[in-house]
Amino acid sequence: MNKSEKFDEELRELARYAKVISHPARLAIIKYLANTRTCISGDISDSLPLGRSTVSQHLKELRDAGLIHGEIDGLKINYCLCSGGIEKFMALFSGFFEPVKTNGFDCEISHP
Amino acid sequence: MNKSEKFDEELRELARYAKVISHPARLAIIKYLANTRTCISGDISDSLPLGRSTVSQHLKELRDAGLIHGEIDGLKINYCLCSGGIEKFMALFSGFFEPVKTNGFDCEISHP
DNA sequence: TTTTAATGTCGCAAAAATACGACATTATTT
DNA sequence: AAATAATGTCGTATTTTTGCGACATTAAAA
Repeated sequence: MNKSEKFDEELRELARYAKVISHPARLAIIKYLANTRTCISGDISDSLPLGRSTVSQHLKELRDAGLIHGEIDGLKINYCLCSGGIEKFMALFSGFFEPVKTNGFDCEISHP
Repeated sequence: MNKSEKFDEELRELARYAKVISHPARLAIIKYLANTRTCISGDISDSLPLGRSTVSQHLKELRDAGLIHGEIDGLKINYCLCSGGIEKFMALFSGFFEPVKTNGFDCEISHP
């Protein structure tokens, strides 16, 4: 029932990135890493209202998207943001929306 | 089981916008409207690999997010992009990621 | 006024995402 | 070598998303 293969790769790629940041927990992780520069996984789940294994899964999604990276340090893992992945995402986002923005209209009210 | 109320409103709002654009069909609709400036719902579903009622639901999500607007014109509905909504989203996005970008590291390879 | 046309909405089925406990893995410590 | 500690992974229940056909609504046409 998944018809998303029918769409352009450009759209699918941007949609994939968007999905990654479409959960507040993953945004919170990104924000946390931006503030602490680098940290371990345990630290992160302590600061979130979620269980450790759940946070671990969110970390995996961020990793798979190339937005973060985990460096093994003994028993712990130091996570950090990947500027490359983030810049790619931002470029993709801007590349799509900058042209779009100029074609909008004024329409605050009314929802048919 | 939904714990997303536990997160900051800033994160939840950005996550909501991200979710709206996290499907290629909705991105395709945005792109289509940006190209044609204004058009009717039928035109849109003709150019997508989805049924009409499905497209109608995607349109509703874009409307609810304030990204598009539909003006009733007799039996048809002219859809257009709302620059306001799009700019708000872009501002939110940049406001979150611009600061984040400067705190990233170089990490292309390796996924623990 | 009946018919036709263009959309929206509802209800359901299938799929995907989310959350978490239990277990697996790996590296220190003792 | 055994115990401990930090993390990842699996199984699974719950929720959310997706897609579509059937029906509802509204406006133009005949």
